Amino acid sequence: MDIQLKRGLLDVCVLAAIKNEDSYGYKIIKDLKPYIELSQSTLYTILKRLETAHMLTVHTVEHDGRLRKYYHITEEGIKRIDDFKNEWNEILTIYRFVVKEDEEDV
Amino acid sequence: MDIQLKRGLLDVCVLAAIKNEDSYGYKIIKDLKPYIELSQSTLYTILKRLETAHMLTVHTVEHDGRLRKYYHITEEGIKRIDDFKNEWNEILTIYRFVVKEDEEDV
DNA sequence: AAGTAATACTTCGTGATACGATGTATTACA
DNA sequence: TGTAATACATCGTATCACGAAGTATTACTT
Repeated sequence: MDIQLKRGLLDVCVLAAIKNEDSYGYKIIKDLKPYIELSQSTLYTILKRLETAHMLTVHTVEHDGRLRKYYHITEEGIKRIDDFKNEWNEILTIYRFVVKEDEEDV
Repeated sequence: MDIQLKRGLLDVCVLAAIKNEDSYGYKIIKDLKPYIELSQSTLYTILKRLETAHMLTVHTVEHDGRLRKYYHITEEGIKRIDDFKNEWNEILTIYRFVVKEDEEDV
C-alpha cells in the first residue's frame, strides 16, 4: 500500500490494537499484520509518540526472564479513536469526489 | 482534519481535479476547497512532484496578459487514480478493524 | 487617483514522520 | 551447534505539508 495512505491510519491502528487489552510491541505487530504491516522501528517510534502525547501509558513486566513493555490506552487515546471515526466522514467525502471525477467520462 | 490522514489523498485529489479538464493552480485550490483545503505552497509542491513522476504535463497559456500554467493528466496519472481505488479496499479493511476493536466493549 | 481584494505563480525553511539498518539479548527447537 | 523466534532500542535519511514571504497583474471600491 502507498506509504502516504498509511499515515494517519497507523497511530489509530496501534491504539485500536491495545484498546481492549494491554499489549506489547512484538504482539502488536503480529496482531496488526493482517491489516497493516509495520516494522519494529516504525512501531516503537509510534509508541513513543503516543506515550509523549499521553494517549497510552507503559508498564514493564517480567516475562520468562526477560522484560516486556506493556502499553495501556488512556482516555485521551480512546478519544483519539473517536476523533478518527468522525474524520472518517471527511475521508469518505474526499473518496467520493475522486471516484466521481474518475467516472465522469466512463 | 488530521494532517496525516490527508497525505495520500492529496495527490489523488489533485489528479482527480484535472482529470476531466486541464486546470491551473489557483483553480484547483478553489475546486478542491469543499473537499479538502490546501495552501498554495502545498499545491505547487504537489504539482511539481506529480510532474516529476510523469503523472501530468504542463503547458503555459497567456490569459488576460498574464501567464497561466495548465496541468494535463497523463496515462500514468490516470493509472495512479486506479491504483488508489484498489488501495481503497485495504483502507476500508483497516477502518473496519479500528471500529471493530472500538466497539468490542460498548 | 488611491487603495484593497482577487488572481496567479515561486521559493525557502522547518518540523514531522516512516522506515531501513543495525545492535543487544534471551528462549525454543532442530 | 546453530538458527529461528521473541523483544526492545537507536541512528540516519528521504519525503512531505505548510507557513511565510515575495512578485506581479487585474478588478473593484471609495
